[in-house]
Amino acid sequence: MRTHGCGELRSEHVGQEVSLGGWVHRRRDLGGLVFIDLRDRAGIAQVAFGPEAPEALARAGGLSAETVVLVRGVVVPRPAGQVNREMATGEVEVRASAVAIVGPAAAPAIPVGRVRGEELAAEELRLRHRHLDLRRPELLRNLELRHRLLQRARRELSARGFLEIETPILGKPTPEGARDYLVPSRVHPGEFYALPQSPQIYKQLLMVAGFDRYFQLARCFRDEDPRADRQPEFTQIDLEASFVGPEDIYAVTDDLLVALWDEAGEEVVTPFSRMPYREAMQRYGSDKPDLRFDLEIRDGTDLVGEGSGDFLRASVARGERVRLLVVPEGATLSRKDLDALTEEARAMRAPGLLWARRGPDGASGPGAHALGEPALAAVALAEGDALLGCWGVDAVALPALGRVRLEVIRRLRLAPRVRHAFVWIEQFPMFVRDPESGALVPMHHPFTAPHPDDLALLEPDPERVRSLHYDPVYNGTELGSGSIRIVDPALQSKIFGRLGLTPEEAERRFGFLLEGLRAGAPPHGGIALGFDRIVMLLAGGESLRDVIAFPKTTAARALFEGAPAAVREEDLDVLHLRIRR
RNA sequence: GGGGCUGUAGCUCAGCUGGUUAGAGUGCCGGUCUGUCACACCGGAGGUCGCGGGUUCGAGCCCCGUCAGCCCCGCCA
Repeated sequence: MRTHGCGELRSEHVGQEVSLGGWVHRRRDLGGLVFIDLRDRAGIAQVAFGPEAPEALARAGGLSAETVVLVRGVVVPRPAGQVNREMATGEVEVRASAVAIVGPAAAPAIPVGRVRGEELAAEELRLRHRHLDLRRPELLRNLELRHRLLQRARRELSARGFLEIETPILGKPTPEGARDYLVPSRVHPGEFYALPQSPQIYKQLLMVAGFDRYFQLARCFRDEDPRADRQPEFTQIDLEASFVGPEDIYAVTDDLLVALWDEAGEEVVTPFSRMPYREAMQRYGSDKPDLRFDLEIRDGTDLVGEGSGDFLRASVARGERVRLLVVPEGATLSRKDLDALTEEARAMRAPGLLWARRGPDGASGPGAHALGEPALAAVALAEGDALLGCWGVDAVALPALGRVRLEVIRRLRLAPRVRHAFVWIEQFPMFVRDPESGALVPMHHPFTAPHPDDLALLEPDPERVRSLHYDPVYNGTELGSGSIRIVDPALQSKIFGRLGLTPEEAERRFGFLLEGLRAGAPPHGGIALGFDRIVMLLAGGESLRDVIAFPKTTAARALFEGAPAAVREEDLDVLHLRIRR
């Protein structure tokens, strides 16, 4: 039906008879002359209807937006002075001889062919009318990029000997970790499958089986509240390899990320830098520090003294710490800015934010009084600078100040030091203590190998044990997470014990993994990269919803189809389910 | 589970201190128009002010509740 894509037409096509198919993007009707911007996946071309084809002209005059038409005509150069430099096809137009309406369209509920400066419709409406929103060239480009990145990841990993292997979507529920999406079994009353949160155990079993190198573009499901950067269903580039240590995984991941960035036209240098978790927390208040900016947190605990405020001295006396952020040129932060920064700190459960500004007449602000002049001098607070600080236990003060740091960077529009700041965060703690129950929980997952240097600490001081868990971080975004796994079944059982699982529970929940380990397991490890997030970063998007064809809302609904939805009583009966009200 | 922001015409928004008949741009419908590209010009239709309740002589505006979308905290092994 078509000879060309609309967006392909150039001067070289002048004189050719072409057939185009596409959507009416906009129409300009001058009476005896009608112009149509015709849009397809390739782009937009202008079609001109004149008196030499009266039937086509008449039909063109009645075309409404988003109607699908087939057009036949000749490519001609635009008259002198009529070239549109803003269009890729702007040097030519198609002089139509015939037009056929093949897909009449109702007036679109949300605008597709927007005029310059026209706002997007509300996201709720764009999600409800997703088929229309997807017609926008921006979303088309995002999904094209997504496609290219998927293909590139496959090619790169395949070329390195990784085998793409699919693992089950219907698996076994796991009570720990994220909430599972459950699927009731019709055949087995009262029993359920779970959608995979990740293919973790399957890929370890593949290593046990000797597959050596595995990867998968894996769909994963977690029944937790979504965020701008989190969807209930998402895609991971999941990989695992045998006879490897962390360095091997870093190397293949570095290569893969460089390739993906290259696919998006970005040049990146390797190897990526490394930073221990502890250092990242102390210097940047985050386990995913944005290293494009220098601004660093420092320890101000020792600066609290005689002249400091009572609440600070009391905090330090309790063994807590004071963390400070000196912001060069930060005195331009307005009172409104500082109030907003205080809110950021409070949102992270900090009791408040210390702040001080040094002007020509000296330092002012509540933080100046609370800390005292000697402390300000000790951090070399210069005229024009600001000082921000949080006090309390590090587990609260550091993340709070880390978030304040990012907000300061945003508000002051600080210039990044580099365009791409990749870093591997490593030496994560093996366990963290659940503040509510007091129980030890794995920081990553229970199959993560402890750091060999810390094995002796497992019994006496588990919270000090580091693990072979590593996260690649890019410009303040966690790209993924991985680890070297436990292969010694005895050690794995011991870890389960440390996590409070009885041997019977461990066997019941993870028996198939333990059995695998007992069957002869090679040392292995791997990583899972958040593919949607990578696409979002490379597409320059603000939200995952801009790089997923059919995303869910923050309430995990699919507005276009209306999922989730109630089902009929008889469908529940088949599944042996009853709704409790 | 908690906090914040938003909800007015198909779409994007304005709507003063609570006051008569809720406006604009765009889209839509009708008309004029042979070089437009945000076409221009003339005319017209179009409203459950998210929903429910309350206060008031009177509510788009105030109060309570609720729903939806978005952002954040918790949560995300």
